Amino acid sequence: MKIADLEMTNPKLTESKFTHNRRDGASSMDAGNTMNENENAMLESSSESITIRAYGRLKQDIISGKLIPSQKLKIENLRRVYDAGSSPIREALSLLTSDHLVERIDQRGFRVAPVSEDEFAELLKTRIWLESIAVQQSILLGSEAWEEQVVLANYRLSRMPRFIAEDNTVANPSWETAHKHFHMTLIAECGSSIMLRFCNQLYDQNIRYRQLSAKKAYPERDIAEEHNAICDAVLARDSQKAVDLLVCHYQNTGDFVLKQLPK
Amino acid sequence: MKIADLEMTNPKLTESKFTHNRRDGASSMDAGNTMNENENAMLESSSESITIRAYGRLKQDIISGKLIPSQKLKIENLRRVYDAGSSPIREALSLLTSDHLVERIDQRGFRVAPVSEDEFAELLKTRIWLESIAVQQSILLGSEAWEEQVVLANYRLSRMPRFIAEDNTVANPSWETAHKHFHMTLIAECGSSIMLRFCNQLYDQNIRYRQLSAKKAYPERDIAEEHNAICDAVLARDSQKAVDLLVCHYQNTGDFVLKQLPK
DNA sequence: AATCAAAAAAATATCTAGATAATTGATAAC
DNA sequence: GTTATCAATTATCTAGATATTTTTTTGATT
Repeated sequence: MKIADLEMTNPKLTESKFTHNRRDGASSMDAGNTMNENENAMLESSSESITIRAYGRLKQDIISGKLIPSQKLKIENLRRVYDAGSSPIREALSLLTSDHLVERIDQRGFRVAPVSEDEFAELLKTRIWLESIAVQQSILLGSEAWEEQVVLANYRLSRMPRFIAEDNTVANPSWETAHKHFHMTLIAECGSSIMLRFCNQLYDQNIRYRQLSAKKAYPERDIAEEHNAICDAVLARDSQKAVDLLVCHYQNTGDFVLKQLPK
Repeated sequence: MKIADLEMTNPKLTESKFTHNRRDGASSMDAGNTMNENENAMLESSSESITIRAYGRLKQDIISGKLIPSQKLKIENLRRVYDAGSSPIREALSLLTSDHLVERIDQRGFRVAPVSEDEFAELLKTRIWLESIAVQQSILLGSEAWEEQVVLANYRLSRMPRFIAEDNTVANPSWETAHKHFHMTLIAECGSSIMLRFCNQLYDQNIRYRQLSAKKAYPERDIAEEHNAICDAVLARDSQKAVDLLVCHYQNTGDFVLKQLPK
């Protein structure tokens, strides 16, 4: 058979039906989502494949730290836990490989991506490089509608309690979602969806580190105030200031996480 | 079963046995490789899984343009062409998703990632952003050994004929490999393997566009001279000049490819 | 006849269960 | 100790079953 014969029907696909790497109907901002199975089922009924269901659950469990870094992911066990056959499980793990949350070693299976201080340092550094460019570009190119989205994202974040428990030990998942949304909005109009993909991926990897670092004793910094300052600089289209504040924001959080990281 | 039970043996994995997302024993610089099955078999014997074999071949066929952008990839046909069952094929396609060479739509299968002028423009822009930072960092941090690697990579590239045929119509695959190696070496010591991963991915995506653009009428520019100039600036640790030359190099090639892209 | 919607049929993607192959760990021989 | 061999575990693969999407057919309506 010739390669040209691979596609024997439908030589033209309607462009509107496809977008890049959709894994399900949801947006890529789903990492911090709080929907449980039932809510999901109500929204999507049975339309989601087992692979995607497993993908979503595994991703959550890795980011949240339920699955320990470097832990071997044995297909047989995953099958039982996530209630699926081995093909969907393998496929879900293969997809998670793109997010660098799972590592695949040929003939030797999968494991949760390991963590290290070095990698965290790289992560932080790289995020700062990329988001600095992206926020500068957004400030340069962003529309008025974008400005409004920034304001809105910041407002919604500010109304969200950071913790659920009184003693600041249990993070609020909705805050996580809103926080990610705020930061992604800041760079949303940088003009490169590729860049946004990278930043999104780095953000998720970063959350995992945050979750892994001590669950207690969160920083005393007034994070809401930092967000307000960034927001103001962005709205004033003060590129330099925005970058400085953003870098500082990330550096502070990063230093804190690094200190708390189980050695 | 509890999640903690997932890993019941091997609580500690020897770190040396794992590195991030290895898909096979080869380096990630394999995109332009010219090894055929037999050569590969000689090097690796039968140790490569069917999945990885299919992954490598599919990747080559997509980058080289044999598989047309937006083409639907039907499992049944791929099974016949690449001589494998559906599970390995699906897994290979899922892995290719990370490289953004294949697109997955839940319940609707896979297709070759589409191309567009817009995406190419984004690709070029993003590469320039990322590689500019990376080369600056390399110049800042690079060791003497790195300088030597740059010299060597440039030398090897310079000795390589760009085309196989006399009429400049057939690109030399070894040149492609050496070219990629040169550009990756320039940024190799930027201090972030994450950044290198991104650049590597963008480079591969970019090659595909180059392959897709008209096979004939390659630019008249003296590309070897451009490489020499970049090399010199890097060795002189002249960050600004190196970036300028690199950006110019990419921009020129990009403009050419864009013009040739089948509309 | 042309248009549309519903239903049926075909094609295709996805999944399961069990077979095969590779790796790992234990044991034995040196 | 070190290497070779065997057993157990686990990853990978195949073949066919099931579910979903896509295409075709049918039939009613204008």
